[in-house]
Amino acid sequence: MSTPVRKVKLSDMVVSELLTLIRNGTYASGSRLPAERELSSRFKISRTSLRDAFRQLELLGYVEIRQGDGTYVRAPDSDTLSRPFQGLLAGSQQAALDLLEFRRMLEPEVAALAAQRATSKHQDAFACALERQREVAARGERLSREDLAFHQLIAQTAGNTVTLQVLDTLRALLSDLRTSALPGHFPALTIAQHERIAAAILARDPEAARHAMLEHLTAVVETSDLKSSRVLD
Amino acid sequence: MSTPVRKVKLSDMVVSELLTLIRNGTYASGSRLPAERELSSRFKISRTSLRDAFRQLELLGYVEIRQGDGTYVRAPDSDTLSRPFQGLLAGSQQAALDLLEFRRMLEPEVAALAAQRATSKHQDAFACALERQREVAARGERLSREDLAFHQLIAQTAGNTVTLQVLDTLRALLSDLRTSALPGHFPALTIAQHERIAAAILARDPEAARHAMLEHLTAVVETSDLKSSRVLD
DNA sequence: AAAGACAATTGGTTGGACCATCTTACCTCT
DNA sequence: AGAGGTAAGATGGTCCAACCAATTGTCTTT
Repeated sequence: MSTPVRKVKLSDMVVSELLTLIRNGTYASGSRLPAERELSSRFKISRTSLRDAFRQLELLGYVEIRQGDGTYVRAPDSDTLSRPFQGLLAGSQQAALDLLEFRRMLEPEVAALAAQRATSKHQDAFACALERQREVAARGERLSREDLAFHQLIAQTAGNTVTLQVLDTLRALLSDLRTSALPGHFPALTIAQHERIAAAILARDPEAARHAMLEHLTAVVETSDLKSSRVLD
Repeated sequence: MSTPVRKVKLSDMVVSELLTLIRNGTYASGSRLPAERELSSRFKISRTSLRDAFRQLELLGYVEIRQGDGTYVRAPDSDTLSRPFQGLLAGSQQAALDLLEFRRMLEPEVAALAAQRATSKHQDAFACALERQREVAARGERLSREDLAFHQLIAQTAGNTVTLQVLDTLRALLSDLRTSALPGHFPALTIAQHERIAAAILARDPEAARHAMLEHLTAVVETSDLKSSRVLD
């Protein structure tokens, strides 16, 4: 036999079966899957095995199970994807520092790439993002959300899905470590740096974008209160 | 209420319970967990729920379940961690290209960092790694494994666990996409480039290390047979 | 028409039974 | 005594039927 004996659990087969159906649009995102009792009989398996499959899909972020209601299809988000990594980094101060250092390595390159690929249609998006930041800062609120959106916008402009995914995942990890994205301490400074980054990207000047981003991230680390943050309970 | 109602599944509680026991060493890596029937009665839950918890731990890579044998504790590896991402990149030629581009962004920075942090004790490791590559090349074999080990060594030298983890995970994804790491086409060239990278790192010259790595990765992409690779069946 | 009680639907949990696989110890044959 | 095969036990995999818990929609009551 070419297959040395593929012993696959029943629920595993159902998982890939359902994944196929989800991907090809039979079960679109947001729609409700048939009830467990019905699907299990339709697949000719026990409800136990069907439930096991559902549980796996939930862990992978493809469905959301709501007791008394039903099971709904959804797209995996960064929080879900980062979950398996949480264990590895749990409770390590060093891990938090490594995460920040990682951003300092990667994001300048992403900014440079974004500068290479920015088009006129990105102009509005950046202007809009910056405007929102100014508004929030004017109201005296923290601009954590806006900061996040800004960095995401850069990753999107770079047009590399892997980069986007990795950064999103790591951002989810950072907030899980309760060190927070930490911007907002000096909103005026943050926004000024963002403006310089955006200008460099829109001017299609990779080198300037890289440099501006590196400077920005270095400032973020230095003004952070990482040392006083509690990582473990 | 700050907590709108924390409805947690039974198996979820058991999962975190078991994770704690695994982490604090009660169940060391490699050891066998008690049988499902025993553990379930010890936790005062049904075997079904206990099995559900086991299944989750397996998906997270913390245990390996062997029918007729038992459930064994192990450490999550890169293959396991990359699994949730496979779905997102599945069947996309663009994803493979993005992956390679991502490496080209990140690894030069990692090499530069490694150059900053290399110590004399790394000298032997690099010499050894290069030696193995020469041996394998001399036998006319592909040096995929040695290439992988070399890049891992650099990430280790950089001393950033996040970087190491991310690169390992992405490498697992790359091989899943069947595009292979693709080195070995011109082993002599590859090894020469590796030698230059290693020399720059050991000489603690970040700029040279960054440049050498970038050149290396660019060459890898250009000599690859990515265009002819089949990503989907 | 609004508020509350009720019934149906759906996921969550349980206990027990049986199947599939692996390990181990024992037994037989040489 | 050793090698090989065989049977018993242990352990995970699947199934079923029942019941619990939460949600939703409807129906009655006011």
